[in-house]
Amino acid sequence: MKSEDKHRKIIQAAIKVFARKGFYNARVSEIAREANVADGTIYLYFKSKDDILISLFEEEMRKIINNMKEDLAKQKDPIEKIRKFASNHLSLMTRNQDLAEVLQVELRQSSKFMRDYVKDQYMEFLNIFASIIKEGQEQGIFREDINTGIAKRAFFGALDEMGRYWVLSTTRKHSIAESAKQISEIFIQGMMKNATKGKGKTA
Amino acid sequence: MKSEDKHRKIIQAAIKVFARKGFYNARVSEIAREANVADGTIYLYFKSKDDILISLFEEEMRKIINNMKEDLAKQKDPIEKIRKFASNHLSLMTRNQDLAEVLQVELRQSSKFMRDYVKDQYMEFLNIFASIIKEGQEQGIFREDINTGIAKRAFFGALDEMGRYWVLSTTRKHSIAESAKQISEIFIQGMMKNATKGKGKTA
Amino acid sequence: MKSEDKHRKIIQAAIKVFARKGFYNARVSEIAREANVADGTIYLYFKSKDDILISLFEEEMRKIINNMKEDLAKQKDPIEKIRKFASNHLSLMTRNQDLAEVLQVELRQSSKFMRDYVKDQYMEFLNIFASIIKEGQEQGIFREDINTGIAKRAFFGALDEMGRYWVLSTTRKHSIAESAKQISEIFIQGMMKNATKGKGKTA
Amino acid sequence: MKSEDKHRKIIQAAIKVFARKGFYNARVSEIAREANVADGTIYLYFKSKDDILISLFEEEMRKIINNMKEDLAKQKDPIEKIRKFASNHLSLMTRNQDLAEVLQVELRQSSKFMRDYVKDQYMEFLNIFASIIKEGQEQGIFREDINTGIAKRAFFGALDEMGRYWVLSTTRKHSIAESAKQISEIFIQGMMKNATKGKGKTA
DNA sequence: CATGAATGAGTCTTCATTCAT
DNA sequence: TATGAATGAAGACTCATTCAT
Repeated sequence: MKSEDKHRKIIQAAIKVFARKGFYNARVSEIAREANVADGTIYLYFKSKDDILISLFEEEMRKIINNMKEDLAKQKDPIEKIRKFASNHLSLMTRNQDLAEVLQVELRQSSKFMRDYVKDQYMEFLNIFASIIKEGQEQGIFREDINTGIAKRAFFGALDEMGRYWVLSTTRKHSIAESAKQISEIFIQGMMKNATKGKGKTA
Repeated sequence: MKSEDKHRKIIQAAIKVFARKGFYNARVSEIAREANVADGTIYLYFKSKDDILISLFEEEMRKIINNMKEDLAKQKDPIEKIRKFASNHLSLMTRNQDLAEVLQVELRQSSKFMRDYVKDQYMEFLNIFASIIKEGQEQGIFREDINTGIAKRAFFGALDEMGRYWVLSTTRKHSIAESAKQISEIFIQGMMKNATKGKGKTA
Repeated sequence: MKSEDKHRKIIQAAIKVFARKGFYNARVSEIAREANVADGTIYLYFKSKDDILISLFEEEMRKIINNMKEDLAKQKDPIEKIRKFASNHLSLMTRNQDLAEVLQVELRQSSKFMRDYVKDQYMEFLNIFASIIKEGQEQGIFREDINTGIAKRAFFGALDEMGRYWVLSTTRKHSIAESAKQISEIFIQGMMKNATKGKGKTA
Repeated sequence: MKSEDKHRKIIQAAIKVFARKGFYNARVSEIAREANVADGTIYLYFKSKDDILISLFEEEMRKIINNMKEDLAKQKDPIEKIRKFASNHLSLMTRNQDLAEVLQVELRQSSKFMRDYVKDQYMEFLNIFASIIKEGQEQGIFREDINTGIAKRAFFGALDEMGRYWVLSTTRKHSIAESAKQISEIFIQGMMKNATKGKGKTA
């Protein structure tokens, strides 16, 4: 329990520092200071600086995935699910900007090195969206020729780029809600079989 | 001229090494070796390691932008332009994977630090797509409520994520051409006013 | 008594660990684990890691010296005493290899630092041999020109080097008994006045 | 040539510092300062701190062995060779005390770790003495039952212990020359077939 | 212009020691 | 007494950058 706390405290500190400086420019001693522990204490909980980043990814991605799955379970309509997916994912940026920045920036950065560690969860996350499309296809809502392997990446990339803009932007012209709506409506209409605009509440 | 050559040789070497190791794990001495120059020579052409990356971005992005603009100038139809945009951008990955990897991975990585240097060209690139949408809106093809600021990022993000997958993937299930087609059709149909599927040659 | 036990337990553990890793590469925590006590407990019995080594030397050397003196007290003949000295000292290696290794290797290593702490007992040990020579000189057996200060070190060094070989060697071509015999016979004959080979049982 | 110089300069500095502090307490930065080079320069010439010690051993032992072989080549008589061996080896201590201390103290210290690196030359050195004995046995001077494997170690150990005393002692009661003489005469007489004292010049 | 040997600031990590429980 | 989590000082090593040639 106490030990769990310190583990979390260090992860939280790391998120802050990585977001502020980036992984390579972050100093272990700075994470320690931010976590209010001694430098050496870090190494009681993590094998190395790399290990902090990896653990951070695994743990936070797990939460994000679980949170998304829970959130979507409440919706039945694939179209509503897509809307929910977009707003959920983008609102994460609002709620936890530091984490968003780390996931956005650092996840990409060490791709080759890190992808081994987060690939599974990254895929699991993408496949949530793939399932929605498949569902929509089975229900005759979405076109059969939509390739889920491509569409899931396109949708995630669209949201991600928008999130990146939002996190890094200082002006923030577009609200998160509006962004989520625009992107989901483009994809919904873009994938639909008949050319009716996305049904249900459009806002 | 001779001087120009060496500048290029170093940039080319840096693209290779950054792609292979990532910016932070790349050694200046390794770039020098790859470029067949002495370590010190690098500093006759660039102020610092950072400066190599910045110059690399500016020069290569300039080429990409010009190439894209030229390519699109041949098309009149906004819908065809979108298709062209997607295939042009994605085929870049095929033609120059190392550069793609650097732009994909490293551009993101140092976002805050780098954004100052590449923001303008990044925006210029995005705005090419924004102009296409606007054109389409003016021609009554695309919905008026499409926010070009959001849509341009969504489209770019979708292509980029797909490109990242393609660059980093070892299996590459989805062909570049198919990916470009799927993504552009989703966006075209997703943004269209009336519900006709994208006209013109769909495949 | 209980306290005495723990002191010993730690010394014994230290002997094992120092033998295995060497003083500098031994970890206090490893000694603690080997002794089945907590890290902090070590510091209830010893001032520092150095202090463990010093205490170890003092206590074990005391035992060795007393044991040697006792053993030699049974012999009257200086020549027999030399033989006994050699076999006693070398057989120590067989009986307690870990201790032998620590004394052999670590004693030397920290010479300057340690000499202050073990010098007295080291000298006492050497002087046991010096006394034997003196005895032999007084009995007219050994040459008068033998310098006991030199001879005692030469004899000790000869045994020690042989012991080191035996402890570190994996093949061990020469038996401890044969080594003791060869060395003592060389010294006996080498120091004798008249040229009779060492009298008494030569084997 | 220039590079050779710096290599030597660092080795010489290391000998001084290792002698003064011992290997583990020596700081790489101190070696650098002693050698008048920057810390990083050390690593242009040696892979690691360990590598400095290993290189030092290999190079200096090579010199010692060659010097000894040369020196002995001038002598024909095995008995004179033993006298020469002793005086040569011990006078090394006088001439290069720092080196002697490093070889004496540090060679022993990291025995298991280091023996792999110096074993061959250590054996080569020991075998010089073994050859002398064998020669003497062939000439009928030394007893046949002298085991050269044991005697070479005994002789080396005797000299070494005496050398250690001389290097570490502050009072130095026994002169190097006298020590060499005493030890060689004990071994010569101790190994001789007939019991005549060492013939030839006893001094 | 070109070289590449030299520099030395900078950081992760280890581990003897402490101390609250 | 005993514990073992926490401490933080210390050091080997790296590598971007410089500069004498």
